[in-house]
Amino acid sequence: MSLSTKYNPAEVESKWYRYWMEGGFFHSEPNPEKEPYTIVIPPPNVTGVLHMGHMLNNTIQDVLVRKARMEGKEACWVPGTDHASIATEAKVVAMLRERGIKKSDLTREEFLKYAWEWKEKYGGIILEQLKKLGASCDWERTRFTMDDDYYDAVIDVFIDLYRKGNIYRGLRMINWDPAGKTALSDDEVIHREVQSKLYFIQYAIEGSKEFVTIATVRPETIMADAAICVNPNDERYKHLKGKKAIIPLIGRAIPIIEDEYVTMDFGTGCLKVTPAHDMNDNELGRKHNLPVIDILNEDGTLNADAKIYIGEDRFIARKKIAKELEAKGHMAKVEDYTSNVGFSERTDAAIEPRLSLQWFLKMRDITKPALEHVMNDDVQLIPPKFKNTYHHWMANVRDWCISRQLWWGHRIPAWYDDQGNYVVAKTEEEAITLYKAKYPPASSIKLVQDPDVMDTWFSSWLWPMAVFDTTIFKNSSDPKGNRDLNYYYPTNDLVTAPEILFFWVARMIIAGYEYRGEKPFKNVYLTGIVRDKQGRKMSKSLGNSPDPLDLIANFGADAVRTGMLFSSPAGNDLLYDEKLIEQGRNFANKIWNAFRLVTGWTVTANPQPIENKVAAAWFEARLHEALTGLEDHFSKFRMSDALMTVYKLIWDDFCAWYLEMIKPEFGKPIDRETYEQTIAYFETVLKVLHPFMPFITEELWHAFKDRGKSDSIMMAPWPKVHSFDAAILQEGTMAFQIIGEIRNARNVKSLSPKDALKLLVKQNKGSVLNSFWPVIKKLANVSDITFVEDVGDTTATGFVVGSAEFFIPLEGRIDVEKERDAILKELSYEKGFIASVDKKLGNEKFVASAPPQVVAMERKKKADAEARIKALEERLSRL
RNA sequence: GGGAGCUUAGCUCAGCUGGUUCAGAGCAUCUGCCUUACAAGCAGAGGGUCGGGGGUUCGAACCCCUCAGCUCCCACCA
Repeated sequence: MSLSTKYNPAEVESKWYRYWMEGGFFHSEPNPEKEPYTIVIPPPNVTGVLHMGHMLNNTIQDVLVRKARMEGKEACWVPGTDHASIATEAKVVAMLRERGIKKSDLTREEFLKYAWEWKEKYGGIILEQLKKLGASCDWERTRFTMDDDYYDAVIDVFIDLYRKGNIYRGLRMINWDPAGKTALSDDEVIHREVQSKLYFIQYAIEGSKEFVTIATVRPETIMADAAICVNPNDERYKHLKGKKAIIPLIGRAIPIIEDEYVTMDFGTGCLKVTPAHDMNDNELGRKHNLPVIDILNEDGTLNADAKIYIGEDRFIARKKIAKELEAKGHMAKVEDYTSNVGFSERTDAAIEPRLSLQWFLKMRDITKPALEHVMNDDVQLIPPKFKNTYHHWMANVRDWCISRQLWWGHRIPAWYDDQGNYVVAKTEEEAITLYKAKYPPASSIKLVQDPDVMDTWFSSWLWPMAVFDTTIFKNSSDPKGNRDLNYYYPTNDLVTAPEILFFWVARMIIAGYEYRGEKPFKNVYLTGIVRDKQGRKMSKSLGNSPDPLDLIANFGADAVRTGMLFSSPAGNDLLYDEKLIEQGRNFANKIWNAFRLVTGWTVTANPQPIENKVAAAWFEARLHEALTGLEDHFSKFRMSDALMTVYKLIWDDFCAWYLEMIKPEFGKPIDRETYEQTIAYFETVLKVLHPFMPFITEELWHAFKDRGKSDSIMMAPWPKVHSFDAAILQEGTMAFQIIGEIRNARNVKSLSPKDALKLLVKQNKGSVLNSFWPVIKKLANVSDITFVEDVGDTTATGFVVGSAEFFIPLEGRIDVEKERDAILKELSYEKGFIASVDKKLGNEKFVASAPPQVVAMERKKKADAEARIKALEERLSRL
């Protein structure tokens, strides 16, 4: 058999993924005999293509699911996609524009037809890409947030919340996205600092030569002014009370009012009040009964009420108006100014505060259980630092604007007559019935459905429930869905990005308690953001994001998965470096070569050599020590540490130590007992590696097959951890130190590893080493070991491990001066060490207050050091 | 403006309730090796006043104060 020295992932990965799919290994059905383990995928947008963040996120989910499955749980990972209302609509609009079609020229039905076509064509791409990564999702359960029954569920929830009085329609200031021409929730607005100007504009006082100066960053809104406001305590403006000011350029008179809201020392202490275009001004306007004069169109251009610059974009109008004010002498001055401006998360357009009729969900009461159960860890956030942020948000939550002026999404089930009266109902017939009951009979009832759709998150907040049963909201008419929901819900772990903690996670928790009276998941693992080496966010415009599929093609999915996990503690950003992926690839190659070694052996019936017995006993203990650590890491969601534990177990312990210990000389056979044992160990380490590297482990599992095992390593039982022999581990550590010292001596003295050395050992009392001598002989190439009382006059180089002294006789090949220097250096270190211990022990307070075992430990350290000094001095005297 | 967090080896990070798991890991670096499993490798080595300063304590990477720098979240001061 001649296998390549390089592992080739491309050859095996697609083969095994197909095998898993055909074998139905990913599929789950409720099984009362088994404990369920459930993850619902954070549904990627249908517009999405796989990026590095998805790779990290889904690798973690797959690791968790695969481990749970091997532990014998009924593991179910539900995949799916999100319709992503505004993002998708924007994409479809852009696509149509390229084809020369304007959205405004289409009917709703026509537009939606295009949108669905687009979704069918591109919406599944990202899920297909996940398969390349090895994701073990139950693809038979794939859901979409606009599946027919899911759609119904969202509508049902809307109606239910409306009937409970939690949803209302109201005229409110909302965040208006002039590019998307839709309302946005507060969370979809990103505030950024912007360099702008503060304009000081003079308003004449009616019937006087006097004027007041106001400061504003938005001169284009002066035409919408409803008042000038000053602080009642401001002496400068007392005399203006009751007078009127004239808006420049348009000449409209507005009242001068007083309110303590105005800060006297900002700007001039005079505030222009523009209720239609500023949140605070709106409040103020309501308080003082001011008219709302809206001068903007929905696309951010000026409308007829502006009187001037009609049709101009707000930012162009700003410049022109500033210029005109300047020209006409109304501009007192202009200052540079940094202000915070909100931008649309999706379109990046500057948000326009706008008074608008929208639908809202009252948040105050509905959020209470969601806050409480996170604070008491019923739902655990990992890392827990996010509890603070979560608390802050939930305690200050404002009503959620859930309507969007879009077509792609779940349409609001409200029906209006031509008077603006409305009812909320699922169907038109139902609406008519309700309407008749609610409003006085009208001659002809023609109801029109609300054209708007709901915020995307108003559908995805049902995800952990609705993926199993979309009828829960009305006494579960679907027996299968009901059965599945009861079995799988609450789910176990949710893996997602902290950016959507409020958008999505919090709202799922809210919905979970509202509709199930139960949390949607037990743990929320928040991943970091994948950044480049310099710490910059991965982005298309920077071009710093590698294509995940290229990486998989180049390095293999296993390598990419481990690369993502090598350095990603929960909640911390991952600084992506291709080196990490290379490390994963190298690891796969290492395992591959270990496999080549083991399967290249011929087996005999010879008795097991003593060093192999020692090796097996040692590895057995080491294995279970590692497994103990592994379980601990997993239980705390320390994924990088868990991977590193397996990595070191395989590379260092299994390959570098164990296999080297038992490896027969070239061409010689290995005894059957050791061979069987080794294969069993190999299989065990493959099992614990499988969640991280599913493909190579499956490949090797099958290569070892014919041993009466499961058809896939996916289904192989996770190793049971048991207690281990700590003494042999300690012995092993000492043996490895001795081997290291001998090899180091070889390096320093330029001795070939091929020349066997002799070793003299002076076993002082307290030495624990007894069974590893044959191992030392083999790994350090020592021809014989002699135990001596005294080294006599042999010229030797030496070292101390534990309390034993070791000497390598090197007649005539030793540099006495160098040796002396080295010993003197060691001696001075040891003496300094003793001095520091003495200082501690000489301190009465230390001896009195420190715990006895700490004091005893110090005494032992001192005794050990004294023994070492004695040995060193003896060696010195012999030189 | 409010809140949270971070600063430990060249890089990315561990380090639990102050004391043997206390200064660690992986990667990178350096030296020597193409030794028939693996150069995507093997053997060995070096490297940190734990951001600065102060305090508490017998004892501080860990607790307190302070300064500096970085990051994130929330927020309507024109």
